[in-house]
Amino acid sequence: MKFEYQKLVQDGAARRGKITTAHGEIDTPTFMPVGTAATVKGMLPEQVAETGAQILLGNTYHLMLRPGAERVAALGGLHQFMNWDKPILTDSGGFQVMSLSKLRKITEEGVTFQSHVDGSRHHLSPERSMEIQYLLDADISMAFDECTPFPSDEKTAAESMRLSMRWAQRSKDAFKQRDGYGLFGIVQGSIYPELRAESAEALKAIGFDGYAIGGLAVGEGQELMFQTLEKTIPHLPGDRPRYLMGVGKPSDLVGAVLRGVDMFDCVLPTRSGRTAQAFTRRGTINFMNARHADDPRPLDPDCTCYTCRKTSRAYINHLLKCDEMLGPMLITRHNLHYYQELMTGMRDAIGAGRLELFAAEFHAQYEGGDIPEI
RNA sequence: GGUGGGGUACCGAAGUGGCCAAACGGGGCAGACUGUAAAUCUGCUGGCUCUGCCUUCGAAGGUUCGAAUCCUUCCCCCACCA
Repeated sequence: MKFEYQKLVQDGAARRGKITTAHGEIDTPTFMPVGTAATVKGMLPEQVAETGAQILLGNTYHLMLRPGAERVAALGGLHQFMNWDKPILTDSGGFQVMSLSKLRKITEEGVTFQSHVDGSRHHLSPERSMEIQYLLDADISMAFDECTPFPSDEKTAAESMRLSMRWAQRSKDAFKQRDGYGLFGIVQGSIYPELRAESAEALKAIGFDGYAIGGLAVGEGQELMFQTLEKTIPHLPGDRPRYLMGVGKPSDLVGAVLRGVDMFDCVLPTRSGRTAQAFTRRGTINFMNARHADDPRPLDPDCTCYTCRKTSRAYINHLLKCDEMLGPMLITRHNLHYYQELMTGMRDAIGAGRLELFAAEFHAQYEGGDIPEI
C-alpha cells in the first residue's frame, strides 16, 4: 500500500486525518511514545498498544550503537526485534548531535562523535542515517538534521538551518522509496520567522512525505514556540502531515494541534512517570509527596487505565518510596494512557468542529487543581 | 568481677581546644524533567523576633579568654576474659 496522509476534517487550523503506512494506519493528531532503545521504558508492547498508541518513536543513534543496525536487520527488523507490529518512526540521530555536543565534530559531510557508551568513534551522515533507518525498517524515516541550540543568534541559526537543508536534500536522495514507507524533512531556523519560512520552502521544494518542525521546546518557552509554529505552518503543504518534534506538555499539545500540528513525540509521559510525576486532566501530581501516603483513592478516579482501576495513590507512593520498579511502571502506564486520551479527545473535538471549546475546557480543568483532599 | 572499645543531629558516621550548628552517607521534605547518556538531577533538612541570637555532640561538675574535643565522677552499650 502507499504511504499517504488523508485529511478528513479541518477545524480552524487543526486537522483530523489518517496516515497509512506499511504497518498500519495512524489517526491524527497523534502522540508517539518514545521507545529510544527498542523499548518504551518499563512497558510491554501490548501495554503500550493498550493505551491507544498507534506508532512509536525509535532512535537511530542509540540503536546504531547498541545493538547495531545491521544486527537488528538480521534479526528481522525493529518491529520483530521489539515485538511491536504497528508503525515506527525513527529519529535520524540529529538531536543527539546537539545533546552530545561535547563529543561531536560537525562538518559539511556529517558528524563524528564519540559513543556515550564506550567512547568509541562513530560517524553519522545523511546517507548513513538513511541506511540505518532502512535497516531498522522504520515506517517513517527522519531526515538527518542538526537541532539548532537555543539561544542562537540569527546568523548561527541561519548557517545551522542551511546545513540541515543541504542534508535534507542528501537524505532525500539517499532514501530508498518503498510502498508504505515515508521520509519527513525537518524545518529548522530557531525562533526567526524568516529562517523558518526559508527552511519550510526549501523542504517543500525537495518534497517530503511529511514535514517536521524541529528545534523547538529547547528552552524558548511556550509562547515563543507557539509564535514560531504560527510563522512556520502556513509555509507547509496542507496535504502532508506536520510533526512537532519532542513536544511536549499537555498544554503544548493542545496549543500545537490548534495551530495545525498532526504528530508529536515526547519523553515526558515516560520519563516523568519514572520520576514520580503523573499527568492528569487536573494537572500534575508528584507521587513522592507525603500527602499521598494514606490516600486510598485512585490516581485519577475518572481514568480507565489499569493503574487507576487497580491501584491506589497510597500504593503508588509506597512503591516509589521503596524504589520498587512497579511504581514508575504504573505511573508510566497511566501517563501514556492520559496522553492518548488527550489526543483522542482532540481528534473527536476536531471531528465535531469544536476544538476551541475543547481547548478552553482543557485549560480550565488542567489549571483547576487536583481532586480535593480527602 | 577483669581488660579493652564506644556513646555526636531522625539513622549511620567524621571531627579529639577556636575556621563547629558540627564533614560525608542514608532517610525525610520539596522542586525540576519537552526529537531519553535520565528509575535521573537540584535544593532544604536544631530553633528563633535570622547579616544575629539561643539550644545541641550520654549526664553532672571542672580547667580555659574559648570545650563535641582536656580533667573528675556517674550512667549506658559492645567485645573478649573470668
